[in-house]
Amino acid sequence: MARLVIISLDAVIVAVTDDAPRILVVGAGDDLAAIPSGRLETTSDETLELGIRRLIAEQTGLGVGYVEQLYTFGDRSRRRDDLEGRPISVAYVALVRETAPTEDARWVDAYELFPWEDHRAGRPPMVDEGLRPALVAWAGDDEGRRDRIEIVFGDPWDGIRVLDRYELLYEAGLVAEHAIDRGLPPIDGYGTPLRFDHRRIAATALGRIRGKLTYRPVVFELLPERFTLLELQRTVEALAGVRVHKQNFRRLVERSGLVEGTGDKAPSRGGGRPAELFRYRPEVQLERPRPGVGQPYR
Amino acid sequence: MARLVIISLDAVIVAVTDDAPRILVVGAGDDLAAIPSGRLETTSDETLELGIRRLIAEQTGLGVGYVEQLYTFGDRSRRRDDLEGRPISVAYVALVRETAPTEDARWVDAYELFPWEDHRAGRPPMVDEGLRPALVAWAGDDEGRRDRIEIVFGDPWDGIRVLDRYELLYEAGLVAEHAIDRGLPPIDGYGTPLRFDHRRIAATALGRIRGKLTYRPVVFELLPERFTLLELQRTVEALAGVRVHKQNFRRLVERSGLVEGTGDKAPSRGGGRPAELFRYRPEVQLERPRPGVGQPYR
DNA sequence: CAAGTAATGCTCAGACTGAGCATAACGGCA
DNA sequence: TGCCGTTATGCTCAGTCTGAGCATTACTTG
Repeated sequence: MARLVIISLDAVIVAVTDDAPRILVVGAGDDLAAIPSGRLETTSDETLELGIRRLIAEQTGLGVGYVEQLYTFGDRSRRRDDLEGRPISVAYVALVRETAPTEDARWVDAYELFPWEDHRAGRPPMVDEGLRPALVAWAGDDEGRRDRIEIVFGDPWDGIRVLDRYELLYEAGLVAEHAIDRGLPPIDGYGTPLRFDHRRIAATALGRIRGKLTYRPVVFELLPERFTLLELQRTVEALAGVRVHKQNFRRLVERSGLVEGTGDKAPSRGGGRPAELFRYRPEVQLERPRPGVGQPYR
Repeated sequence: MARLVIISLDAVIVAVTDDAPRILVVGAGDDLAAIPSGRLETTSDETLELGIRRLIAEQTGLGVGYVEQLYTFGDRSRRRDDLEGRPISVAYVALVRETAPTEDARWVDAYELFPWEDHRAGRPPMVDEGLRPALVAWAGDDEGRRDRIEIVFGDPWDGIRVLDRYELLYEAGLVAEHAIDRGLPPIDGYGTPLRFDHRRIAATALGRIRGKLTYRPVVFELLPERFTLLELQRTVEALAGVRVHKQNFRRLVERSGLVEGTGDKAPSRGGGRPAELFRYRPEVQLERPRPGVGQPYR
């Protein structure tokens, strides 16, 4: 007697537009928004990746290029009333150049979900004024908790630890999902909640992308064929959540061989010297071991 | 009518002994060895991680500390005759200090599985004398294939790309599993094969560990409480598959705050000045963003 | 044409890296 | 005991990389 298992596929679809990292969500109405997801067609989806591509196409009308498996979520506590059996979700991230999705889907700024993650204008005041104190109160005398708070929200801020931070907030009951999952009266937690554990999945995705940025040329999946160095910089900054030093960023990127100038200029927007248009140089992968956009901080 | 899905959990259990990275395998007899794996108990395994821990304990008698989810494999082609339904495997890596496992399990050197990955004595001759030529012959005029070969086996060797290399060899039919999976007469491919797609899973694990080495203090999971800097170095080298410059490695590790001296000396083995014993300093996580053992190459 | 705004160039000091040379501390042995 | 082989540790040095700024160039706008 086979116990019932349901495999669902979840997609965190990411784009960067207007210097903001955006995540595609569907549905809503009165309910919370959710990321595109659906069941694996065990007989027709040849691979999990093909399954997620089918699903994305069906639900959003988008054709995505880069797709990467993220994580598999399978806690028993994830059981949902609308589904029988134990839900196992295999989550993926997809990177796209932003385009209009079909009616039901829409883009939301990732920093609406994770306002504490955007350090482009410096460490957000909410971290030290809201989050930290609330977390510390929750930690009480627990050394382990205090250390975790210090590690993930403390001073040398590690952009990559998006998931750790979300999970800490969840445990501490500071995000709406905590109460929702327990059937408690809704609280007004930090950031915009998503349905089920979708915000946790999105956090995993953002962390993954931030990490990969530095050693794989993933940004270019989000940029048009030709772009200026400032556009590249803004895209990196949007994802990394930190500002970088312009001249140094340029130096790094140019020297790394990641891009090459096209000789053409972009029309200057609102005055200023027009910038040269660059394009990604895939050959860089043959030349250097881990080509990525390093981050000259500050 | 729910389509049948079977969730299995696979564990790549890694230890380093005698300067060799080892992976635990079970079973065998006439058959190929396999890594520990079994079914998720959908009703009693509260989380996937608890499931894998139960399984490891059952099959190997080992209690593991560090466990991390690796990847989920779900190609339809993985269907096996002994199981009905579509097999989905969630694979994990576990790091342990080597100890004797129960009867049925035994340790194998990871570089028996991936002989081309051990560059501690320089690039193995087999790469340029055996693998490259065979791959190039397979690639023929295909530009894409030639580029992939160049990227993963070419000169700036990227230790992290273990999986890419294995997959390329698989596609090219240079590992035994390729023929086995197709029911063809067995060939004598490179490295020791494992059952099913377990060698692919092991490759994923080795790549993951290599990557993590540099930004998370994972090596210490494999070392005893107190160790000399040379032991630490050898362990890192065993996993990374490259040698590092001794004095520089020491400088890096000491300055990073990852370890602290205990004041005690290890008994000198076979003459030579006795080395000081060090211990891991967990506080480093509070001080620096990505504490790991960088790799001062060569 | 002057002012304002970006894009690009260039410099400089300090930190980090890759390589080696030099010295210290043991065990074994003549 | 004193020399030798062996490994641990210290230290130096040049070359490179990074973080910060200052300076110049090329457009748009009023």
